[in-house]
Order: sequence, then C-alpha cells, then structure tokens
Amino acid sequence: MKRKTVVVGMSGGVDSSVAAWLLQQQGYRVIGVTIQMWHGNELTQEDKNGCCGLSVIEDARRIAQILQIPYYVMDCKRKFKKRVVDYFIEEYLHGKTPNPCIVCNRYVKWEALLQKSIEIKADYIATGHYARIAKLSNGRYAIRNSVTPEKDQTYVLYNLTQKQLAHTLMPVGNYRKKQIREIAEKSGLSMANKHDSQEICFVPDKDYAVFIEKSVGRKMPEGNFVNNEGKILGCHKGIIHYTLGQRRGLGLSMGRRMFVREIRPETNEVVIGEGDEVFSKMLKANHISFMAAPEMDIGKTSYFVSKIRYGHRGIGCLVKRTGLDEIQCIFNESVRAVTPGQAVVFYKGDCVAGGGRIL
RNA sequence: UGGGCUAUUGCCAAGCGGUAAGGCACAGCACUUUGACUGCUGUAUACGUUGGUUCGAAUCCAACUAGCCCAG
Repeated sequence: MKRKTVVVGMSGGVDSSVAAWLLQQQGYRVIGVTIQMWHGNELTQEDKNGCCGLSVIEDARRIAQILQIPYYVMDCKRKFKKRVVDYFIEEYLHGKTPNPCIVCNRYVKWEALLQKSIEIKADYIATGHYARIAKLSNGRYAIRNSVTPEKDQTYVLYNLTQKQLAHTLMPVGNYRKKQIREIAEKSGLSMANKHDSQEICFVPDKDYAVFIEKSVGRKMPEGNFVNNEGKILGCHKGIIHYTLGQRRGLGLSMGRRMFVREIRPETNEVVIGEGDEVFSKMLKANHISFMAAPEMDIGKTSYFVSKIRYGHRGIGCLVKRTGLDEIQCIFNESVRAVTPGQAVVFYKGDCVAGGGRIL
C-alpha cells in the first residue's frame, strides 16, 4: 500500500507541531506549510503566539527541521486581506461584530492548504485544531467535538465545506490538551514562549477600533448612547467600538451595570439597557451552511442544540429554514446577547450539524 | 434682596466626635484562536475654604464661597 501524503498547516505553535509529529508517527509522509496571512509590520512585531504573525515562520521552519520534513511558505496575504480583513472592517462599519477566525478558516487556511495539496498531489490536509472529523452513515462529513471538552474549537469550523472536510485530518482532536503538551515536551517540539491566548491576529495591540480607523483613513463619528425610550444617556466614541452585551468601556456611570442592547448604524446610536434586557429567544441568520445535517428544504424545521458564540454552552432550539439563505432559530430559553455578525452553530450529538451568520 | 437647605474620590452615596462603607465608572490581571460576558485585584492621608472647640472632627461652632429651594 502506498504511503499517503498529508500537507500540514503549521503555525509554529504546540498544537500544529504535534499534529505534524503525530501524523508522521502514523506513517504519513508529512509536508509542512505555513500560510502567510499578514505582514507583521515594524510597529507590531512582538507577538509570538499569533496564528499569522511573521515570527511564526521561523518557529514553524525550525519544527520542520526537527521533524525533517519538507517545508513551504505560502503567501496568502492578498487573499487574507480581501476575505478576512476587509470583511472584518466592513462588518464593524455596519454595526455588526465579525468573527474573522471563521472566515479565515473557511476561505484562507483550508483553501490554501487544499490548493497546495492538489499542486503536490497530496492525499490530505491537516491542522492542529481541537476537533475531529467524522464520516457519517448518511455519507456526509462533519466536524466532531474534540475529546478535550474544555478546549473545543468546532465553533470556528462550522463553515467548512464537504469537499474540504473529505480531505482533512485533525489528529490533535483525539488528545487532551495536557497530553499534547506532554507529547511536545517528549518530542522536543515545545518552544519556550507558548501561550494559548490570542487576540485578533492581525491586530496585535488589541485595539481593533484604531486599526479600523487607520485602515479606513478617518475617525468614526461620535454619537449618542440612548435608552430604549430614546433618552440620551451620553456620548459614544463611534459605533465600531461596541458590540452587543458589552459592559466595559461605556464610561456610563448609572449606578448599575449597563450593557449594549442594540447598535443602530442608520442613526449612529448605541442603545443601552440593563443586564436582563439583553436576552432574547429568537434570531435569524444567513450565510447558512449544512454539515452533518443534510440541506433542509425551505419551510422545514429541525431541532438542534445551538451555540451562539465561541465558548457558549449551547441551548436547544428549533431551526426553520425560512428562505434560500435564511434560517430562524427559536430557543428553548432566552440567550444572552444575540450578536449580529457572530455565528450560530448547530450541533447534533457531538457533531456540527450546520450554522449561519446572525442577522 | 429676605428665609431655608446642601456641600465626602470621575458619578451616585454611607458616615452623626475616635481615626473615610458600598455601587457605577476607570485601570491591571485571569479567561479566550473573534468581539464580548464573567471572575480577581487596585483606586480619596482625604471629606467646599478659612479659622475655632476638643486628647482627638468629615462629623460640633463661626465666617466665607458655591449650588439648590421658597419668598419677591
């Protein structure tokens, strides 16, 4: 039997390094690839832990040397800017809260990896995500929860296509975070400065609002904080600074904790409310995708457990397809801060059934 | 102009002679492959000003200043 070849996306971090190592142990012919997504410019160069800085190339290359595998760097900066950064900015300008990781996975990482695998006639692509791939009895592929419950990344992968999944391996999903660290340690793959945490990878200083204003070349206009009755409560710094359910950074001292309830780009207003006013039971979404679940017919309903943000515990809801690219979810109980721009991800058992982008 | 009331950290606000609660805001940290939420920690040598009484005052007294209310 011929040895299978796999292209592994390497970020220089522990997880993707161990993924490459594991596949090598399993007998694959492994080829390392780092996708270059953003120019680490002179101002913002310190982060070693991003998934797309510049320093990652040095780290990944070193790992490839240790493993003695071929290693390539793919320049996807243009695509990344168009599909991720431009989308990110556009969403904020419209009062939404984008999730760049999701589109990056779908349109940049997986597409680049798949393209590379076709170029070099590899059989699979692989990443270091904490998730698994399942081939279901209905013939469909799905993302399945990692065995590490506390470290589950299925939410950011809901959007992958069947074609992408059919060629994907995620070896790390079969292990717990702790085990992965131990493997890295034993195999000499652990780099000194490793940290799980991460901000938006192309905004290393964490100030995404300044990043947007710089990119757009102008400062966003200030506007009013209002309550539900329209009463003006204060002045905000520009709509892009806020997201639904946000409390900190409002600068409003009302004696109680206040939260962003709604963002109105048309009037440049940010609506403020109390903690219990930010719950709802229904949402609509577009950009729908089906994964474990076969495509639903328009008008049909189905029951899933849904997550409305990364790290959400998941709430049962009735999903109805209301249009070609629209679904409606009605939750069993109120969910906090349904945020336009974020994803709803449906689960059937421990598999991702599908999802959409909240309207 | 006469009478009354109030002045405590960025905001609200405890305190009533014994050595400055709390909430909100804010900052830092933790958490996190998005944004958030959440949690933890921190934050007035200082109580409008100036004097006085007292061992000791933000707390009592006086004057001054400012704001508010009522009367004009």
